[in-house]
Amino acid sequence: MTEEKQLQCPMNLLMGSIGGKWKISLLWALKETKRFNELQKLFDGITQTMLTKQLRELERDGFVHREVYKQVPPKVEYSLTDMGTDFLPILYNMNDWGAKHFEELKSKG
Amino acid sequence: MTEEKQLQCPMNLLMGSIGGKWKISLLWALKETKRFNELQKLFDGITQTMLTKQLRELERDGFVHREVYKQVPPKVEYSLTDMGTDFLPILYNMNDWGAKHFEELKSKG
DNA sequence: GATCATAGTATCATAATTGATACTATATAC
DNA sequence: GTATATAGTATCAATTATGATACTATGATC
Repeated sequence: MTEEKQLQCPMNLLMGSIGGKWKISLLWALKETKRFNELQKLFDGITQTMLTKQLRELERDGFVHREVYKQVPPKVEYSLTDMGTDFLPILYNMNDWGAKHFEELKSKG
Repeated sequence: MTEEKQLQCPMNLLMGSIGGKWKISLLWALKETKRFNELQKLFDGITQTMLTKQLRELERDGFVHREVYKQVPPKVEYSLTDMGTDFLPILYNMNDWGAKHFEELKSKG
């Protein structure tokens, strides 16, 4: 769609921020603050490169806060910003929805 | 993530179905039944090929119903299935959320 | 001074998505 | 009999997204 249409539609704007392959699942995982390491273990199909990229994008888009501790070895914690936290209820709804239609989804996809 | 982890998590299962670039916006557009043609005009950055593909996947995954009318020129209508309709409230929430955070989203992304 | 742990970055390769273009089918209107 | 409209399909190219692998930095520990 055109730049203009995209800007005018809240849904498309939102999708521009959280439309990536891992984004929604990442936000979901970050309902509790997590270290880079923990996320990597949780998403064991994601590479470091991808994880870093997705997290940085979510940070840039204002959903995720990145807290670097001056330690060695490094410690970096990821958590939801206010805006990200405000999105949580929708994620809960989605999770509930997924649970409700679990069998149906499994049989098709 | 592994096949198993994916299957066990409702969120990831759901994302597998509606995680594509256009899927959520398409479902949103289909809150009212639409013809192929109308969708194409609405998403004026999508090619026929892509639109067909995404619609077929949504159909396969049980979100969208495809009704073919035996006419010439052809007429095909797309609408939400019961499952798709059940997902609508979440889409409304997302749209509201997007409207609420419109400026914030625009300034970042 | 070698090793470990963490959170990366850099580079290149591969896979997936998207796009461009041309083509098909056919009842109806001209 | 030619053009038109709709909803596609087929084929190939270009662009993005994703992945694999190797590498970096450094204080603490052995």
